[in-house]
Amino acid sequence: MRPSPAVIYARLRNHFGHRRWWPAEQPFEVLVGAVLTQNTAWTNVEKAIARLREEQVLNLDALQALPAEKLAPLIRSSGYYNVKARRLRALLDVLHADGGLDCWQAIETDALRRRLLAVKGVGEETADSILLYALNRPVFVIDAYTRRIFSRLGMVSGNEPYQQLATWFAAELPCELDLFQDYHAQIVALGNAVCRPRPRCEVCPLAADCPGAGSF
DNA sequence: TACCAGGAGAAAA
DNA sequence: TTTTCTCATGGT
Repeated sequence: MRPSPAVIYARLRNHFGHRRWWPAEQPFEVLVGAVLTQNTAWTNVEKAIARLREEQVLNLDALQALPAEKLAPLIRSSGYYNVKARRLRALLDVLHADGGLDCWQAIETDALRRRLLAVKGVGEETADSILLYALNRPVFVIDAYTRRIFSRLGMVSGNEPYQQLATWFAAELPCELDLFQDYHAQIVALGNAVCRPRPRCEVCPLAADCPGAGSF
């Protein structure tokens, strides 16, 4: 019998422990990291964030005041640095105009999601990562690991539209912030431990649930 | 050396 | 409407 998302979560949590994670010290860093990690390994993002901290611009006022051409070299290690400099600037311009994260906290989740998605360079995954980890809203983040892992388990095809997958997960789980934060963290932990740099089914806590274990 | 990573938008079909 | 291309560094 195929396990439910709730059962998969229980197995992951039992294996990795409670994580409820985003590797950032402040909500503002989550926002920056969410843009910089687009199609990029987190290790490269860490270097860029460290550089921003080193330059003392890892805050809204300083970063928003930095032109894209000066920002780009600072985030070079995260790849796509010209594109990401423009995307980050666009997001920070909106955040600054709105009055900062505290003001965003006063906006209802669906309206805030639409506000984020209206920013050029912010797609559904980036918007939901910001909502979940910077603004503590219970939304389910769908990323490449989620699609890969759950399609490998035979629970989804992996090609479904983002919102279809997010709605399915949300319907299968209690709507709890801690659960959604920790579930995504578990998926990333599994992805990093098992899927990269090469598949390691022998250490996968879900191997018994996987119809094609050994050929991830 | 070649491939891939926690995407997104624009262009082409 | 769907598919393909582009953006780019760093690790393996």
